[in-house]
Amino acid sequence: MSQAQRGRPRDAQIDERVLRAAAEQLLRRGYGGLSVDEVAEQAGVAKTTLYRRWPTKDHLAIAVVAHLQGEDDITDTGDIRRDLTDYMEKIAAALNRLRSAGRPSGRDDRSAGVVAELVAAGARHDDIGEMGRRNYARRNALAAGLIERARERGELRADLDPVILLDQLAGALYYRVLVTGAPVDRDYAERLVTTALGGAMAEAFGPLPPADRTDRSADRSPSQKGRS
Amino acid sequence: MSQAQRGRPRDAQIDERVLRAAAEQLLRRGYGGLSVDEVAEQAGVAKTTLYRRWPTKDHLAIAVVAHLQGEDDITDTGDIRRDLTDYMEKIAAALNRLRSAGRPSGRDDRSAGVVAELVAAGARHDDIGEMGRRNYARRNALAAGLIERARERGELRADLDPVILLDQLAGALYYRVLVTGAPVDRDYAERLVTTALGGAMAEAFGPLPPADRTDRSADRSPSQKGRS
Amino acid sequence: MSQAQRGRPRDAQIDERVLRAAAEQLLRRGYGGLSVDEVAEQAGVAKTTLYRRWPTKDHLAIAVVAHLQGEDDITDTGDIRRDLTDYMEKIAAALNRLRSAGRPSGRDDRSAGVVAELVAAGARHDDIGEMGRRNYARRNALAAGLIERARERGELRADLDPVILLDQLAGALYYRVLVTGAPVDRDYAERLVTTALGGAMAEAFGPLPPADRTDRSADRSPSQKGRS
Amino acid sequence: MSQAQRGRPRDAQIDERVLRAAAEQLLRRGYGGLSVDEVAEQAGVAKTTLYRRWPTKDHLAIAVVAHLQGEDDITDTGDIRRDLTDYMEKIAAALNRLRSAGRPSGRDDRSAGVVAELVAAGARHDDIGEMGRRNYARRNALAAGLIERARERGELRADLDPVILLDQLAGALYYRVLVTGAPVDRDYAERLVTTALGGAMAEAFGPLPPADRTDRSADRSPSQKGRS
DNA sequence: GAGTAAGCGAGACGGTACGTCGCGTCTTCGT
DNA sequence: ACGAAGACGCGACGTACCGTCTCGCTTACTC
Repeated sequence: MSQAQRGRPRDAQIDERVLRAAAEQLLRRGYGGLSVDEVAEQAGVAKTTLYRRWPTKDHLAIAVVAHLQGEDDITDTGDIRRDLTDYMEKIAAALNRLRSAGRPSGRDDRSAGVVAELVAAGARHDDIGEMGRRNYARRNALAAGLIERARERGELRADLDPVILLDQLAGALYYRVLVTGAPVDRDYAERLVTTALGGAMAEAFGPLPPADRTDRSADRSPSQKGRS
Repeated sequence: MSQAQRGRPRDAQIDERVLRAAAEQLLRRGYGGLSVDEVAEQAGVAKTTLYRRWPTKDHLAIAVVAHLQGEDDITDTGDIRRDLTDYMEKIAAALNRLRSAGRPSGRDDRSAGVVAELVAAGARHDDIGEMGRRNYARRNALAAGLIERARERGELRADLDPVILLDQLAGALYYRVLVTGAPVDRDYAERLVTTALGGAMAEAFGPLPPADRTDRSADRSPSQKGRS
Repeated sequence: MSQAQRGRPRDAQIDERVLRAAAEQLLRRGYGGLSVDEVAEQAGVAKTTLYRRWPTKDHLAIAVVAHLQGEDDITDTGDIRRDLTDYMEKIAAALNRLRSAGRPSGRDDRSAGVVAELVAAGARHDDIGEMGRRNYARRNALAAGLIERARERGELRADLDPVILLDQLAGALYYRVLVTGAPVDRDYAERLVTTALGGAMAEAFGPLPPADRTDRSADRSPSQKGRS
Repeated sequence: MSQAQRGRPRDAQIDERVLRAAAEQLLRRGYGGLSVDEVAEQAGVAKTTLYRRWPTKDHLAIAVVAHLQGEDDITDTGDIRRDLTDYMEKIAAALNRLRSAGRPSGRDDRSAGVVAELVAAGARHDDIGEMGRRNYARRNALAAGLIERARERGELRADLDPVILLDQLAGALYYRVLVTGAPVDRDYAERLVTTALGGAMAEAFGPLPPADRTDRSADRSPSQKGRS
């Protein structure tokens, strides 16, 4: 059936050890502080072994993050607003985790941190880029299914393009993290989904509630309690 | 008033020569192919001189791009949809210019290219990041003014948050370029604005036209003529 | 008596295949171009197998050369000058074969080539060195016998030390190949023996004949002012 | 006159520090124990700086030895036998110094040690080889002058080829060190010169004196039957 | 017009990390 | 045991590029 075993098999523990060591360095010291040499040493692994599995520091970093984030699946509760908000929040949480890596906690830096470097890694190596795009395609296809079903239920307008909607939602999060430095949190995710669905909800749902717009100027105040 | 002139003044031509040389390398060979040593040599300038003006390769790269892109101001024609679409298209054009740098022209690569590296540069150096954020804040403030005025004219719903709207619009573009690799073009800009304004238009405008949705699957076909 | 056969016997063809592959690489690309991994692959043999027979790349190289050169025995015709010249020429031929390995033919390079690396191999590993020394001791003992017999016949002076004579003869060849880069050929071998035997011949032979020195041009010593 | 000073001049102390550190490692641990990384560290110099001056470990090693040996000039006392013997002894001394490098002092190893590696270095890099050959050409030209003058004085036979004579003399030393592993010392140098000059001395000088052969025990040649 | 403060060209230097190379060992399965 | 296959450990090598420093020279402004 499967290919017969040829040669010495890869030591499964090595992945574990290396990724653990790399994760620690990446989170503690940021992307620039991640050194292949040190990772190898700390993991008790020869550099060549490491390079046999991850041909580049960038590949290693990507693997670390993929390993850290694990699987975040999308749930379908039947309430499209809630599901999308959850999805956005998951993305936001992941971004925030990476954003603050390598910086003294508390330090509310607006820098994109590791997130930007990972994106750049995708730009530097075609294979990483391709993998990332496949990954996003997969997740967005799931989310698109969500939207599709909601539309079929009549919750959303018939002419809605799920791809664009998702671009707008996820895009806003990435834009804030990578470009404007604005915070992304639960509250923002809610407002985002609300706004985006504003014109997408089927007419039956009528105009949106007026949404309390106090203190919108800074858009960073931590006390945005949100509204009904 | 200003500090009296001490010592030899800086040679004004140098900026020009260096930026030209750097731009060529950046566009021809991408970010990784941009080397300070080579730029200095090609520009006929000492590295010292170069570093006196741009303290870092990242700073130089940012300056190059800023110099290349020039000023793209936002116009207010009174037609909010058109103005926003124009704005988005300008952003898209700038992104596309950078995206393809360093790659064989025909090669329709989906990589984020230099864009990602610039974002990463902002993440590596706080001053670059801060400058970028200020820049975006300024431009978005202008765009927000556009939206505000449209709202006051009654074109848009009263409860619309301009910041979120802009996040969704610009965010979608960046998301596509940096994350999903999807193309951003005039057609996409139009559909994007249309979708985003869908629920934001005041009721008076009525439901959106059904919008021809043929061939939405690939979402990359170049011949998407769009509709009114 | 001898140990009973345990397990699978060694495949006799393997030596042949490996040595052939190694010889090709060694001759074509020189010592640095000889790689154990590649030899194994080209010979269709596992590295393990290879290392079971030759514990080191150096050992392999030595084996290759020994295999290439084969046996060069010393003949005793009764004419000491001729016999010694033949011996020297055999050595010279072997040196020349190795000297040019790894270099474009025709290219009259003066480098010592593989010869130097073999000598170094002997310096790196005591067993190789020991083997080489034993080998030379054996051959030189044969040659010393030649000299001894010639002396007993009265052809050579009674107080001649055969060891020193051989040092001078063979040494000159090695010196030229390894140190000065000068060529060693038939002509040189003749002149060498003639010169060395000059003072060693028994008086009865009288002064040496002027020795036809035509075509000494190949010898590149710049200060050859010629002699009477 | 000389080229105007361009750029920062090389720090002269660096050569000193590096060569000292390298010499220590080379002598203490042999050629294999010489590591560029460690030399750089021990000398307190960046590896790049080191590579800027010596492009290869081999080049560094050669420089170390050249620096260690210093200038050994050839003296002309008018007594050709003595002068040649002195020259040979100087060569022998230099060889012996290198031969024992990296080995416990008492250990009378017969290995060629560092000498072989230096010769190999010359074979690996054409520029090193060329330099070595030039160096030997220069020294041998001086020695050839010695011989020439002796011949003109009538001390040596008119038809003697100085190049061959020197090949035989120096060659014997190198041959012993690199090939047979026999020792080279003052005594051997004397016997060597005596033998070589045996037939080269002008007839007027008559047969050679029997040459005191005390303490030949160090010479390990197995077939030393002695002579009349 | 001498002094001086800076700019500039050239290139050495320090530093860090990277990725590579090749060797020789070890582990697995199959013969 | 041998053999094929290939992972692993190890050590060093040479490189790339960055950003700093040290020269000598030049250009202005200042006194």
